[in-house]
Amino acid sequence: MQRCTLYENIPLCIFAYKILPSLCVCQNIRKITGDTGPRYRLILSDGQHSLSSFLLATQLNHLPEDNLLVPNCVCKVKRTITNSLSDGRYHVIPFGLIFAFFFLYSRIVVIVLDMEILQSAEETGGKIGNPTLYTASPMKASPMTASPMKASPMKFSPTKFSPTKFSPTKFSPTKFSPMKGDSTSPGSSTTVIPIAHLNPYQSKWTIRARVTNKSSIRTWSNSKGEGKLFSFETVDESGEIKITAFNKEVDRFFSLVEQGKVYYISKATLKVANKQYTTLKNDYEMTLHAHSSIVPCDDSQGVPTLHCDFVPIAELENRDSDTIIGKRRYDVSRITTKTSREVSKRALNLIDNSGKVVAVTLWGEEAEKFDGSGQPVVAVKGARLSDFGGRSLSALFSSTVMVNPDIPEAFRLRAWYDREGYALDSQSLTETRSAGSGANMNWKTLSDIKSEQMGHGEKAEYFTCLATVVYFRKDNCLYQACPSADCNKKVTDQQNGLYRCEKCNREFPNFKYRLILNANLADFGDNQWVTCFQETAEVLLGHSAETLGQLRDTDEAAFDEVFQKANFTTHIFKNRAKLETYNDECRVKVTVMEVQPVDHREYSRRLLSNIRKLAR
DNA sequence: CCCCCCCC
Repeated sequence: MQRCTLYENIPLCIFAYKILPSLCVCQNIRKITGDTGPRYRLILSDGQHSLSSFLLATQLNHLPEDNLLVPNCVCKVKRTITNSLSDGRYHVIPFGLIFAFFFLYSRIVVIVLDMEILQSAEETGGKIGNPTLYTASPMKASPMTASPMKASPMKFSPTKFSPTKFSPTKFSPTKFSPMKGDSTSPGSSTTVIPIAHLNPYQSKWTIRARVTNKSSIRTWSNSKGEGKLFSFETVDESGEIKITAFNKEVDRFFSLVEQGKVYYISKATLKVANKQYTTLKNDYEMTLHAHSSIVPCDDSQGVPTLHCDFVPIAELENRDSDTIIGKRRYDVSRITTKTSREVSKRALNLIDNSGKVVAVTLWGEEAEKFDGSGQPVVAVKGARLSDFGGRSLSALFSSTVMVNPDIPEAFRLRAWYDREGYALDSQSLTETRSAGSGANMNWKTLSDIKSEQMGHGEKAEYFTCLATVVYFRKDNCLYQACPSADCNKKVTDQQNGLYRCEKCNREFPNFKYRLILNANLADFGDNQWVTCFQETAEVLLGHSAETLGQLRDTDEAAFDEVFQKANFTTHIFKNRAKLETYNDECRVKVTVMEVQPVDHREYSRRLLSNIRKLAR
């Protein structure tokens, strides 16, 4: 039986076609007067080709009517539905494959259900490129088109396609949640006094303060004994103070005390703060004891959220290092964990409207919990400025990292970033070895590989690209490898329950599965075969080699499903190109070194830059 | 009464 799935078919017929970026230039727009009111027909282009099959969904009519969607603006198409006039059915197909779909059916209408205008016509400064109308014929000659691939009766099953991967930014909730529904009553009848007035010589007091930084529970054990503690920092309009709870007080107060909330606090011991360990501006600190009281306060009126003295990133260059500063910014993240001491760390690259980028490192639990999705605005208070790698910041235990804080500065920064900051080729104060979005990325489009003869030199050439997987060669992607730790050599099945490794010159009762996966990547201009070894293949497929091996042996349908799910996913690929000789023939071999997720903003930014490049 | 703030 010849089983032919959609995913096996499609890639073959689109090899010669390009992926349409969801970021497009609106080349033209025309009003159509219909029975049911006006409709707008669009011609969208990628800078090189254009297609006129787009119809704006009526709920988006305000875009042209408000002169937002106009010729030469750059827009991001977020959701579409495609109707091939031949069968009259609607299909949710990946937007990128519309060229291929167009080729198959030649008469299609793509209804744009959701789109966003990223740059106005004024900002783009007129026409981008010299796009020609895309016709339903192969874009360029390619060995693949020679294969007798008929695009005929393909059964498109709409459900198999997932809608666009690039959903709008989801903001993670702010660390400071609004204070609602708390019971309120000052614990004692003593007067509320400002934190700045606290001293060890006065015991009848209550403060009303907001928790700005709460630690986790820590244990200690030393010559003086052992125990557990947690501490938190509080602020009111007069100042700030650190409060520590030990042992029994940990049990009483740990869950009550929440970051960002306001409490009445009374009857605690004041002692002189050791300045060596704190960055707070207070000569004293507080220790809770058996009679201490902490009562939630509903009315946070007048209690500041946090004293922030924002410094532009660009100014960090001129500050003394090893100082602890208050700072704000913004940005992207990538996790890099585990050192010799098994500490999690995460480096964030922050950018602000000074146009400069700086790296800040988060540690431990904070590094693990941080959610950088949607490129949130981040405010960092009290990070240490160090000279590492030029200039960088390190978050201390006493630092506060706020995600999307509810403050005007954050809104301004958000607006700035979404409008223009994202596209900035910003300079980092921190030398980035494997930067997320900066230097050393050597961004290329797939067509650059050929046109620049990449990898033809003596040395291997490294580059990064944004591409969509359009085909996996899943046959022979798994092999049985030598089970010894550092040997990945293929073993021979002796058919007697033993597997022989020639390299180790030994027979083993078992083997491990390893992956060598060939994939065809596409961007809007070209295709490229690449090889993914173990780790990168596991990332692309979302499963370990071991799991895949088991699946292939036990549940072939599930095994296929893994590939179908991974197909048409878009990633940032960091690659190595090197000329290799195979059967007396020289060709460039591209090996994927790293696969990274692509954030929709990064995606837009790359595509905008690619469109401009194409148009040149 | 803790007090660790690391790494490339």
